Parts: sequence; structure tokens; C-alpha cells
Amino acid sequence: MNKSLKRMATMQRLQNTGLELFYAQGYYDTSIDDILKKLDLSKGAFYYHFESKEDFFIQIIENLLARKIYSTLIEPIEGHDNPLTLITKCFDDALETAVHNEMDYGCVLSNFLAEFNGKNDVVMRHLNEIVTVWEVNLVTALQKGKFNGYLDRHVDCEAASTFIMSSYFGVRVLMTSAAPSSKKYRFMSQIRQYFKSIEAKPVNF
Amino acid sequence: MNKSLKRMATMQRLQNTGLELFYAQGYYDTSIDDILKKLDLSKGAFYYHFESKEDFFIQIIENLLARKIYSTLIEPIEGHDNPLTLITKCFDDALETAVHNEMDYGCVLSNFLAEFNGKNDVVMRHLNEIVTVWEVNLVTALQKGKFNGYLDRHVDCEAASTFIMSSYFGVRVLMTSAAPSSKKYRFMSQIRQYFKSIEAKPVNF
DNA sequence: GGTAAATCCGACCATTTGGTCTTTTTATAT
DNA sequence: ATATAAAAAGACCAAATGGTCGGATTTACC
Repeated sequence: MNKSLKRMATMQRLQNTGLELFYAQGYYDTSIDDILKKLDLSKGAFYYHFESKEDFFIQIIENLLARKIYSTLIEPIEGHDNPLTLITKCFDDALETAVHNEMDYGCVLSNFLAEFNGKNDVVMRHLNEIVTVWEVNLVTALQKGKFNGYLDRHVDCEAASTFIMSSYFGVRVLMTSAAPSSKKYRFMSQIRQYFKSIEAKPVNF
Repeated sequence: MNKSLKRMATMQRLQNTGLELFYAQGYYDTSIDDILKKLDLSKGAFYYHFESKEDFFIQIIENLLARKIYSTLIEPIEGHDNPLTLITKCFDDALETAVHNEMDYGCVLSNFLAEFNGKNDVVMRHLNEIVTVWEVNLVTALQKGKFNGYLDRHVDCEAASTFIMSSYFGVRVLMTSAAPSSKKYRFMSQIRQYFKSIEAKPVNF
């Protein structure tokens, strides 16, 4: 195999399995040996490619988490349509993968935020950056929606974004416990309700 | 000191400090020695009172977390007033303590839910029980509110509860990162907006 | 085929962890 | 005061963890 290809392959195998296990068991409860065992690799291989466990994790955040968040939660809400419709569709899709016990990266993000909060500033900075990017894009989308007449003129777009993000992070916590499918259904029905309350009101004659 | 009093005192000191550190650093990243060092106690003292770290933690959940959740998030919404008003006030109070960097037990709960999800079934059962109690009480409060004419007849109380809990858990995740005060303000403004959309509509003449 | 660099192996290390066990201290009852 | 049981001390242990290091393989290139 091509050398740089091999390097990439090993690094990516490590990162993919790393994210998988970190998500399933938590960062502090996942040892490097756990990851290596699953891949039939050795300590030497790991420390040849990564400086430390923390460096490894940060690269996972940058290379996997950030991109996935972008493609599942940010990119889908870009465009000139009604942002409320786009966000609804986007959440519906993301939660559907969550119902089927797959990795929902929104959940991955909020789990890590909870796990590292107050424990590791360096990691927190990287995680918060993703949150900020999401937030900025949400605000932009809502403002554009307001400009295009989809949202009520009085809507505070920053506040709406905070609320939308909150509810999404939160429902992922709830879905982990029981009856994720019904939780999803209930959540979606009420976020629609909320969206209805901030959409542009028909003009009175 | 009286003996049974002394026993209680030591156990409670351990549990209080335990919760404090578990919340600050996470369960898996907090060693028993950490707790003992902070209290100038020894391993012997700890294992005289508790069977294991897990047993210790479960007792913390039952003795501290559950009760605190009850007094801060459940009790305040009981009564015959408009439940939407009560919940608003309740969240406002809880988030205010959170802004001042104190322990907000709603956050403690959601952090632990995230940390133990998929890792420790026994602990998860205890945590989920608290969530269920909260949920049941929320649903009851909303249904009573509907019966008393505070909520619109068409509101799905289960769904509304799920949504309300979601948003609360979620905003706590967001508040950890930056500008908690402004996050709180934005969150409160939008949950009021949502509540307005499910309150009883004035009758048309 | 030989060579040098890239990649990987795995024994090893220091430290930390949850937990055990024997011993000592402390409080209570007689 | 002394016997007794509760409470606490702290040395100790086995397992696990993140990380190191010298050497063995692979790979690319001549």
C-alpha cells in the first residue's frame, strides 16, 4: 500500500473506533488499550501517530465530530426556503437515526460537552467552537427567514436559536432512557407548535 | 459526640463532598481518595460506611439528588395556579442559581444521565426513576391546568412535558459554555413564547 | 538486493484505582 | 475503671492506565 495512504488508513481506523468507544463508554472510561484491542493494533502504533490520548481526542473532534455536525445539522438548514421547515426536517432526520440506535452526532456533542464541562478546558474549547458554529448558522438562517417573510417580525433570532439548540440537546438526553421513538414524536410535535408561534402571522384586513 | 449522630455526620459529609466532586469532575474521574483527602478521612472510614463506590453513588442519588430535584423542580409546580406560570417561575429560580455557578440539580441530573448512559445499568435505573417522577408530575400539573382552563383544550400534555424537560436539560448544557446569564434570558423568553402558544385561547364572540 | 525511513510491536514502567485487612482509637454501658 | 462494640486509620494488594522505548517489520526508492 502507498505509504501515506497506509498512514491515513491506520489513523482513520484509530479515530473511527476511538469515537465509537468514546461515545459508547465515555472518554475517561475508555482506555487506549480498549481501542487497540478492537483493531488488533499495538501501543507503538498509537503513539507513533498521536502524541497523547488528549491529542488523539482533539483530532477526533476536528476530523470527525465537527464535520459530521456540519453535514447533519448545519448544511441542511442552508438555503432560501423557510428555515423553520428546514430545521424541522433536519431534526426529524437526525432523531430518526438516533431512534435506530446509531450515532447521532448532536448527541455525541452534547454528551461530550457534559462530560468535559469543568474538567478539561482545552477539550472544552474545541467542543464549544462547534456549538458556536452551529449557533451562528442557526441565527443567520432565522434572520434570513425573517427577512424573507417566513418569521414574525418580532422574533428574537438569537433567543430562538438558543431555545432550539437547547431543546435538541435536551431531547437527546431523554431519548437515551426509554421509548426513544415516542419521545421523538412528542418532541417533534411540540417544536412544530413552537415554530408555528414564531412564524409570520397572516396580515389582518 | 453521640455515636449514631457521629455516624450520620460522617456519612453525610462523605455524601455531600462526593456529590460535589462527582458533579465537578464526573463519576469516573473522581477517585474515592479525592473525596477522602478533602475530608481528612481514611479508606477505612469510607468502607466502613459504604459497600463500594457504586453503592456510595446510588445512596447519593437517593439521599441528595432525588430530594433536591423534588424540592427545586417538582414541589414548586404543585398547586392550583396556572401551571405555566409556576413552571416559568420554577425554571427562572433554578437557572438563576445556575448562573451563579452553584449546583443546579437539574444540571447534575442531566450530566449524570449523559455520563452513565449505556455504561452502568444499575445507576441508570436510579437516575431514570427521578426523570420519570419529574415527568409524571409535569404531566399531572399540565392536565390539571387544562382541566382548570389554563391550557388550550388541544394540548398534548405528555408531548408538552417531554418538550419542556428537553429544553431545560438542553439549556443547562449550553449554559456551561459561555454567557450563562444571557443564555438564561434568551431561554426564558422563548419558553414563555412557547407557553403562550399552548395557553387557553380567549373565546371568540 | 540493499538501505534508510516509516510503521508497528510489545515488554516495561510509574502511577492510580477500587477494595481488603489488621490495628488503633473513640465512645458507651456497666 | 473496664469491657465492648463502633468508628477510623492506613499499610497493603491486584488490576488497570497512560505513556516510553528499543527493536522488529514493511515499504519506498535506488
